[in-house]
Amino acid sequence: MARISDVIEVFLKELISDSKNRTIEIQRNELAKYFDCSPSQINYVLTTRFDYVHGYYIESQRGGGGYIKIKKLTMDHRDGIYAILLKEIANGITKMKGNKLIVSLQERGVISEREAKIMKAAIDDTAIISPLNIKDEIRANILKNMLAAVLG
Amino acid sequence: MARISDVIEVFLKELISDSKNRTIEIQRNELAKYFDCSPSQINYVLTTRFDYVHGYYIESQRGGGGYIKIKKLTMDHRDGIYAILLKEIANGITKMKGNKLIVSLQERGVISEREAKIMKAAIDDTAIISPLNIKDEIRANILKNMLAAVLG
DNA sequence: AAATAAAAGTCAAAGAAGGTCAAATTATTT
DNA sequence: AAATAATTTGACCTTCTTTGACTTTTATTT
Repeated sequence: MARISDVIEVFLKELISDSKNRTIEIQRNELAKYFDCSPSQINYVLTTRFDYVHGYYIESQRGGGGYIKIKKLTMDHRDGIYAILLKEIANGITKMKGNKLIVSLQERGVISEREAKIMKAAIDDTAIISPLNIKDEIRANILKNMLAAVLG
Repeated sequence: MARISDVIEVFLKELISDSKNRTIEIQRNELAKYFDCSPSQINYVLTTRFDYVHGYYIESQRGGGGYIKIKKLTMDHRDGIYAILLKEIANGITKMKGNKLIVSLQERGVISEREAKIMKAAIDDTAIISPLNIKDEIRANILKNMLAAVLG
């Protein structure tokens, strides 16, 4: 049941939304002790849920008095995201990657939940019946077209 | 002799009708163990009886703490539209017809302007690179998938 | 300045799910 | 009875999470 990673994710997001400046500072080992998990688990959560694509920025310092600072990017940090996404999609993208990308846009509030649903449905494997080798290419085209419709 | 697939189908449908939100979350291996069948049997039941044509929507997650979520689509007042769409789109639809359909849905207030834009972008010819003869079929699939996502 | 302590980072292996596909079997139609 | 369709099974695949040993960086003591 409930993955510890998800619990930590929710915890951090709550901290952030309660904070001034959408920025928090944590200590990795403290947090790990609090959730009774290994310290590297914290890194796992950060890299899978708080990276740039998800709309967060991270800064850290080692050594005594070290910390990890997590900052939630706002919309004005968003310009450029479109170009980055296009590059990421390039000439082909798997369904998994595409889905993650869509979720990250939703999390940033760029698209609504319904819009995310529509996009996911559009790039689903069941829809794109074609030889495997060009499936990802078609998916990439569809995704790029949809993004252009909303962001472009 | 009751087919195990039918038994599982009934079981799941009961769970759903007992649930809040017409949504349930199961674990594939648990369920398979419970019915003493192979895990892939569960997938078989899902793909043959719980796809969007049957009015269901499925979401899943692998890895530790993984699950399968089954949601029954609500078709309330849009019920008629849903049926018409399935029949009208059927196994193939041209870009022209698809666009008209989308516009009419927008006019009826079933989807927003942005959603219409996204959908049109998804079924555009520039996205679907494939032999002409199956182009309309792929387009139909994409469109059906998207509509099912919205009606859910 | 060197040694020590106190952080955080990395990476790979193990574990925990769910997914796919095709062969074998069983039911249903013709 | 033969042909076709639906179901069952199992071997193998992919994704995601957890854990832990080892590394690197920085601050504090000696």
